[in-house]
Amino acid sequence: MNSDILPKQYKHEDHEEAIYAQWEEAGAFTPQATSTDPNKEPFSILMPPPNANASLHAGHAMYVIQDIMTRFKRMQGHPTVWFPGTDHAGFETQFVYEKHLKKEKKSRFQFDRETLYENIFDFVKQNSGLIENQMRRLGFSADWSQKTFTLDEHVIKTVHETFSKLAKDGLIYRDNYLVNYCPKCGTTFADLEVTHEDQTSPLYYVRYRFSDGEPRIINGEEIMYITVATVRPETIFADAAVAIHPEDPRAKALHGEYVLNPLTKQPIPIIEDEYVDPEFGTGMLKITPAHDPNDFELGKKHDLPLHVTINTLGKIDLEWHNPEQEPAKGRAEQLKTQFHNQSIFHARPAVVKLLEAENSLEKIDEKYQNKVTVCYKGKHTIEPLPYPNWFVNMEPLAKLGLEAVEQNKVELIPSRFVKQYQQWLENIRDWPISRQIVWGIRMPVWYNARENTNIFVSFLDTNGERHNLTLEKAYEAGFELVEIRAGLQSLIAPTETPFEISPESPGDDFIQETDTFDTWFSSGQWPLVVLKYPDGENFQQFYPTSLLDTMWDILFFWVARMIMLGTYLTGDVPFKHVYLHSMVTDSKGAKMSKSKGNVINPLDIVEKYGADALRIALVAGSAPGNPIALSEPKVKGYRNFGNKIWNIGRFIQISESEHGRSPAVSEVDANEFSAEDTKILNQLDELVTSVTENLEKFRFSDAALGIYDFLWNDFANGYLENNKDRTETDAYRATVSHVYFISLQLLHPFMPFVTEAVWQQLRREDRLLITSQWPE
RNA sequence: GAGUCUGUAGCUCAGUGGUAGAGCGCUUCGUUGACAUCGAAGAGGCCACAGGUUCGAACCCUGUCAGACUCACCA
Repeated sequence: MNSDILPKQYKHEDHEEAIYAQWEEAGAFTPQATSTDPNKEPFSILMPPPNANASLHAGHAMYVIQDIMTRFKRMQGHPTVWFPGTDHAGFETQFVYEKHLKKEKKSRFQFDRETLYENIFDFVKQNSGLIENQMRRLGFSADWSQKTFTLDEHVIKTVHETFSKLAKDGLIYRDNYLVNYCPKCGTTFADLEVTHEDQTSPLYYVRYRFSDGEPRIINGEEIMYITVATVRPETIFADAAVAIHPEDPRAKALHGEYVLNPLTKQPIPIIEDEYVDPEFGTGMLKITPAHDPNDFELGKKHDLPLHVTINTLGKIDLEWHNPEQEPAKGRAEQLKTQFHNQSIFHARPAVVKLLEAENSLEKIDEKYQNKVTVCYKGKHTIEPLPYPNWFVNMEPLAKLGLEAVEQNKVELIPSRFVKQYQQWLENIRDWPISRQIVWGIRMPVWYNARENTNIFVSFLDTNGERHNLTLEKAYEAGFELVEIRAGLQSLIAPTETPFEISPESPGDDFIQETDTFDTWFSSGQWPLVVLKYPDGENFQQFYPTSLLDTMWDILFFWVARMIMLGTYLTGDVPFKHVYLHSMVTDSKGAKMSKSKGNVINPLDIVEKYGADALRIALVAGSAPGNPIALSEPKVKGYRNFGNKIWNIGRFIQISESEHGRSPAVSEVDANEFSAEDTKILNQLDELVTSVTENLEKFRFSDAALGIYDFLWNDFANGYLENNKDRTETDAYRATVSHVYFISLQLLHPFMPFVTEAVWQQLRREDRLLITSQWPE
């Protein structure tokens, strides 16, 4: 069919697109492509779903691991599928969308939640499909006819059912627990989503005077006050006590005493607790249960009141709801005028100024080193504050997760991650699964809006005006429930509010929770939603899946949760092996980041050197769990390798054009083979064995380098060069042809395009290389 | 504070107790027919350091130094 001799160079841009189209037309990516033997074990991989509105980055290029395994298993004749999909990426996407809104001088508060949701959906749709096409360019043989998006109807249904089951099993609870709240992002974060950053902050030494104004004698000295060190003087409004270590020599003299809160001038008790480090600061610790996680625990233990004085907007809130806690009349007015509704960033210097003016500030240590908690996304300072949130009790789930790995039902590769995994699960805290954003799966929870009028709502009325108030006040102001629901932005129901779990409204008087599920709650069910648990055919055939490949940074976020939720729901682990692939770095081993300006776009590399070169460059010389440096010289080297493959083909083609088609090895008398023929054929057999074994054991680098070394050194530079005087013998021609075509098959998972291109140019059979039978 | 990983050629890194490896780079030579995106030859290593186990250690154990990471976190 092709009598022309191949050009001297392999030009990837002339082949890749056409070959990919050929594969798709042939249905090569479906599980029916090669499965002639129904007894062969199904093989499946779930693609970690990229963000639906994302563009391909170097990390996605590492999914080549998945494509290699998929192609390998497909050629071995297993019913094979690589399931693709995309994630709505709740907070991430809303964050991007809000930046987009900001450019248009708009804010999310101008929209009711339904409209905002629709707008984000449209925004995401504009970019959807982009990453899929980019993955095609890398040659990924995923079954695109079976895509899942985490907001598909059946996904939402499954997520609802999982939540409902967890609730039935008593694993869901609401709590006013102190959460990591980011006032800038407007939502709660899980512990995993915040980090601690070093910083130098002033440490303020603040005087708390005795409530009766009388001096006390401590260690023979008359004192009028005690001194407490703090980096957050603006939280003094919410102080509920001062604590001292019980063994502290001063403790006895201070037992049962009260001091005045230096801001509110209200008396607060001095309590004793071993939590306090007598060596630190002044040995006295102010207790602010509403705004510090440790103090929250101490507050519970000592039954201290919870004063919330920082609100969800990051502003000082000096409405005292409990009259008993309200400061003296004049003082309350003064503080309100000065601080109410002030941003906490401005409040701090203002509070310091007031303390100074009232002689309550002893000194400032300007060089104090501490750590501040920030959100992972914008690095905004996190405000710990009480906020009604939904939690999953992780204890029973963590147990399932630990068992799965400890009993080797799930193998982590490399195994050193087992320790990290265990450490995390053994110390796990309950999982807050609710987020105060609209872009996500809304919780199927309903409150009776007639009976629970203390629910706080934010909504736009029919004129587009925004209201923040309780339902009770809203009804009083003449708003109908219908109008509130239509314009609803968010609601906060007190933790004790009764609720019903249902996908649909239980009645006219009900209002739905506005919180959405944490993205990881839905993606944590990825194996179930992709395979359509519990009744889907794919679930029956492919669960548990064979391999999960992802980067180690989401081992806790995603992998652990899939193992836990999968096992919890089905009784079986969702996958048998977890391969934690390399992080792709720049050529110097530095993490790629926009701010460093060292980001390499994999598509630029594909453009320049071809997908094959990029693919094998990412795999050869890399080890799981270790970084892999992506350098242009390396890719160029493998581009040259592709050209070498091409030219071996060209060499065979030229030879065949002179001497006719090469015979098969079986067609040649065994006696005609020279020692060198036999040697290279034996080496090939060994290569087949070692590549197969390496792939079975996920040793991708060894497999790739083995083929590379054999083809270039043993075969091309050795055998072919040394036997150029025998080009007319059948034994030689049969050997060359045999070695070459088997090698192409071995190399195909790594470099699918060039191998398929020469395979089709030289073979006189219709079968595509992608669906040819793996050599044994 | 607890834990993990890494340290091998100039660079980037594989390495599975048995003679130290690859790619790139470097030096010298070679273009008439598969390929210059090529070929031939070569230089370059106390495998971080110090002990130990072993017939034998880059590999296993202990410690030290250096770098990276994970988790937790005290005002």
